Amino acid sequence: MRVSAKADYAVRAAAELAASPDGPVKGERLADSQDIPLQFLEHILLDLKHSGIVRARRGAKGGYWLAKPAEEVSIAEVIRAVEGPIAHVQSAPPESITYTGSAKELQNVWIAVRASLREVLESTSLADLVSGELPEHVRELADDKDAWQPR
Amino acid sequence: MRVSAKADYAVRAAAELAASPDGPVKGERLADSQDIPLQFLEHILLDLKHSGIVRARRGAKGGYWLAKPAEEVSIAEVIRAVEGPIAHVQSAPPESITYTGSAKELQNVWIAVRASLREVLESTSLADLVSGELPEHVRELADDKDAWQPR
DNA sequence: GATTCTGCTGACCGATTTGATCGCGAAATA
DNA sequence: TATTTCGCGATCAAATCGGTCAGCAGAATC
Repeated sequence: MRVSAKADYAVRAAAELAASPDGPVKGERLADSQDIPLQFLEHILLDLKHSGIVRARRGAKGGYWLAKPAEEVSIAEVIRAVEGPIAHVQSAPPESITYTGSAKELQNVWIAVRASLREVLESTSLADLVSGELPEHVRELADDKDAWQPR
Repeated sequence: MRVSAKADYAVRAAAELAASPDGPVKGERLADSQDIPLQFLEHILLDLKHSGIVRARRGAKGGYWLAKPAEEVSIAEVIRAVEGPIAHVQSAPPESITYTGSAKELQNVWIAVRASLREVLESTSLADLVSGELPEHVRELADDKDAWQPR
C-alpha cells in the first residue's frame, strides 16, 4: 500500500503541465522545476502520452502539454497511467477474488479500500491540485489533525 | 497502491485465528484452510508474533492464537505488521514530504489518501471481518455498485 | 538540404522486493 | 527419548523499482 516514485513524479509533472496552459513545455523544464531525473521523467511522460493524458511534439519549440483541460484529468487517471489499476490484491482486481471460510468478508473490505481511494483520487483533478482548491471531502480528510500523525 | 500477497495472507490467517477462539491452532491448519504455502505463512505468523498480534507455543499441542480479543485487532495493524507503514510515498511518510511549485498541494492529497485508507482499515476489526458485520461506512463503500466496477 | 533541437523507444543495469523453499535448531509434549 | 511444532536465518528465482544510455525519428531553423 505505498505510492511509488513513478506515480509521485507523474502527478507532479502533470501538475506542472496543468499550471502552464499555453504551448508545449520541454521535458527538461518539467524535470528541473520538479527535480525529477530527466530521462526517467521522459519514460513517465511517454506513459502519460500513451494513455491519452498528454500530447507532445518533437523538435525545436517542442514539448509536452495536457491533452484535456486540467479540470477533466483526475489524479487517479495519472496514477493508473503509470502504475496500472489502483488497489489490486495479489495482482488481481478485488472483484474477481473469492475468499473462503473466515475470510469470506475480506473481498468486501478490499472493495471498500479501493472505493475509498477512488473517492479521493478520482474526485481531485489537476486543476484542483494546482489551484489548491481540493474537493471538500478531500480537504476534510487532510485537515483532520489525526491524519498527520505517523503510525 | 496494491495489496501484496503477504498482507492478504496475513489478514486471512488472522481471521482464521479470530474464528478459532479456543486454544492454539497449528500453522498447518491455517495454511490448509486458507490455502497458503505453509513455510511462507510461518514467516508471516512470525511477523505477527513480533508485533504482538499473535502468540505461539511449540511442540505437540502447540500452535498460534491471537494475543488480544479479535475486537481489538484492526486489519490495519495486521497489514502494518507485515508491510510496514500504510501509504508511504517514495518510502517516506507523507507528512515528512514538502513539494514545491505547482505540486505544493500534493502533500495534502497524500495525507487524505492515507486518512481514507485508515478510515477503512483501522475501523474494521478481525471480529467484524469474521462476523460479517462491517462498520457502517465500510459497508456503504462496499455496497456501492460502482465500487465493484473495474477500471 | 543540413543542422539542431527535442521527443521516442528499447536495451540495459544494480538494488531491492516479492513470494517462496530449505534446513536446522529450540521448545513443548508424550 | 522421541515426536511434534514453532523460530529463524540462508538462499533463491523472478519481478519490480528507480534510473541511465544510446540511437532513432520528427519538427523547426538556417
